[in-house]
Order: sequence, then C-alpha cells, then structure tokens
Amino acid sequence: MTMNVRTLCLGFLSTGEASGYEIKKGIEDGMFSHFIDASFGSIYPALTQLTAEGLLTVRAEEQTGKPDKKVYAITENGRKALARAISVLPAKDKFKSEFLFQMLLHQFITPDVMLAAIDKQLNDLRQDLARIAECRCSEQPHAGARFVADYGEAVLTASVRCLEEKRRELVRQTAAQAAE
Amino acid sequence: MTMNVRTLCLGFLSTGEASGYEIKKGIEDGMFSHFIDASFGSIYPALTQLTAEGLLTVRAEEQTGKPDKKVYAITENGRKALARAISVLPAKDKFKSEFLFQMLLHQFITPDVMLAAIDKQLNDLRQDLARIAECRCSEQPHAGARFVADYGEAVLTASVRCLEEKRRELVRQTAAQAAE
DNA sequence: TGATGCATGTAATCCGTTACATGATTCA
DNA sequence: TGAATCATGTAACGGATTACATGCATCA
Repeated sequence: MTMNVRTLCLGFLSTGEASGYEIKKGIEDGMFSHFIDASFGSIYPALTQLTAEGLLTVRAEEQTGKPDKKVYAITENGRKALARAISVLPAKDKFKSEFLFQMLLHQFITPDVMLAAIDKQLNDLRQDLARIAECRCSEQPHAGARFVADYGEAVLTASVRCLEEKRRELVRQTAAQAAE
Repeated sequence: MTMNVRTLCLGFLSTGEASGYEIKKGIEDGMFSHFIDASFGSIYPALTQLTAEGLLTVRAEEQTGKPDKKVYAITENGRKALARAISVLPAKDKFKSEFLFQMLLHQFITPDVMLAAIDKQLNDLRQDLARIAECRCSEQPHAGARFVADYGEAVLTASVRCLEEKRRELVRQTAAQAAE
C-alpha cells in the first residue's frame, strides 16, 4: 500500500469536496490525525498533480473578505485509484517516540526533567483522547470512523493508565530519596 | 530534542561498545525497536561523523572467518552530548498507520481484504509483544528498559484486545449478510 | 498595531531509505 | 549451489518539512 500525501488527499476527498486548506485542517482535527499528518508544502503540489492526472476536479470559489478558494472534488477515476491503493495489505505501523527514547535512557536525565517529560506526554495523550471524543459527537460516525475511534481510544487510554502509574511510582521514589 | 540516527547511535553505545552492524541488529530486536528504526545507510555515515567529532572512538577488531569489525565506544564528550540532546522536552509521538487508514475508508474494500488486513495487524502486534517478552528475559532489566517494556506491553495488549473484538464483530456481520 | 486565521504556492533543505558494490563463511 | 549471516560503505533517489513570499480581514 502506498500511503503518501496523494492517497491521503484522495481519501479525505472521498467524503466530500474541500480546498487544500480545509484538507490540512480536517486532517489535523479529524479522525485522520491519530495516524497521519501532512503539511501545506506537500498537500498543494499533490492536489495539482492529482488534478492533472484526472483523479480530481477543481472549481474556483470566490469569497468576500477571504482569499479565493480552490475546491477539489474526487472523480470516478480518483475513486478507482483510491480503491486500488487501499486494497493492498497494509505496511506495518510506524511509531516514533522521543519520549520512550528518553525514558529508556533515563539515567542521563534528572528526575525533574523526567517528570516534566511524563507530564507533557500525559498532556499530549489526553488531548488526543479529547479530540477523539469530539469527533465522535460532531462527525456522523460511520462504521470506519467508529473503528478508528475505538482503536485510538483503547490505545490512548491504556497509555494514560500505564503512565499515571509510572508517574506515581516516580514521585514516591523521589520523595523516598529526598527523605534519606 | 533531536532524535535522529546520531542521537540513536550515542544512546545505543551508552550501554556498551558495538559495531555498526551490531547497532542495527540491536535496535531491530532490542527495546529500541518499538519506537525507532534505522538502516545501515544512515548508521554507518553517522558513526563516521560522530567519531570525527570526538564523540566516539573506533577500534578495528580482526575476526577469523568473518570480516573485520569496527568497534565503536562512546567518549566522555559523547555522553555529554547525549545528555544534552536528551534533556529537552520530547516532541510529540509520531504514529503512522496504513492499517487505520484502510479501516477508516473500509467502504472501498471488500470484507475479505478487510479481514486479511486485520489478521496481518494482529500478527504484527503479537510479534511485537513476543519480542518485548523476550527482551524482558534476556536483557537484565534496568529501570529504563522496564519502563519502556511496560508501556509497550500496555499499548500493544490494548490494541490486540480491541482488534480481536472488532474481528469477531466483522465475522458475525459478514455471516449474517451471507445468510440473507 | 500586532497576532491570528484564511488562502495558495514555491524553493531550499533535510533526513532518511533503497539499491548497489564487495567478499568471506556456513548451512541446507 | 544457492541462500543466509556477518560486515562496511557509497550514491542515487524520494518524500516530506521548513522557510519564504504574498495579502486581506478580524480581533484584542
């Protein structure tokens, strides 16, 4: 499966038309955001290219007060290309975590730096959870969205629980050492 | 925090000396593998560079039957550089999942493709869990390794549970539709 | 008046992977 | 004999991010 910005744009537009700007925002705070991100610098060229290939159509939308919009819509060929790209066994998930790298090498950092890192991580995780909950309410939850939301929620909840325990442990230990 | 191959090599070598080849293998099946990966093409140049900067030392080790090894060891300056790189608030975790992309857009794939994807995902997750369990036994588990192992296990276990349920649901639905 | 949001786009740059090149040994 | 493991390295290539460029409207 080729999971690049092209396929991502096709996927996003399969649910309705949108501009490049809206795609970026939609990815950032919709269901896609758990497992993907993309920048303007990659989205705009991809949309131009996909349109040239006939997988999308464009329509200029004039707006008063705001700059003009280029609204993209997926074509029949676009849907076919998406279906083809998506019908392949997915590659293994890729997960990169500076946080876990830090925790693995915790002997190089002070307890307060470690605590700060844990708190930041907890914060990030909780924000993600909140966003999922939001999506659940706003978007009409079709089966795919429910699947991704359930999966994300399960993973994030487990992370938070584990971290909260680790945090308590750390605080206890630090207090014990300070008391010596 | 700058989590690139350079920092990764410093981190790995902080636990003992190793060759480029051993670093690659060690990352692949040690605790690092949950949240990082790196190829030879990036490791070898990084080691050369770090040595030139005085953060590592090299020693050629002749071997009978096998090609010579270049064994790298971290220097005092290397440890300092690592500590500096690591004492910064970590960036947010990055997670990319073709699998979830597929599930979100499940209307474009057939039930059997979906089932195959789920089974592959379950397989990948279980392999990861098995590797963690292995690391738990082989490596002497210092606090950092235990932290990462616990975290990884919590997350992966939650994923597997959620997926198993989703799989049962899918099988039930497919059977019901076939019976119509 | 200065930041933020809306809106699009290009160019420089980074960071890494993949493929290639080389070569001995061991195991099936 | 052919694949796999050990071992190092370079070059081509890809894919994306960051920074830059532009410009109007709104809100504090």
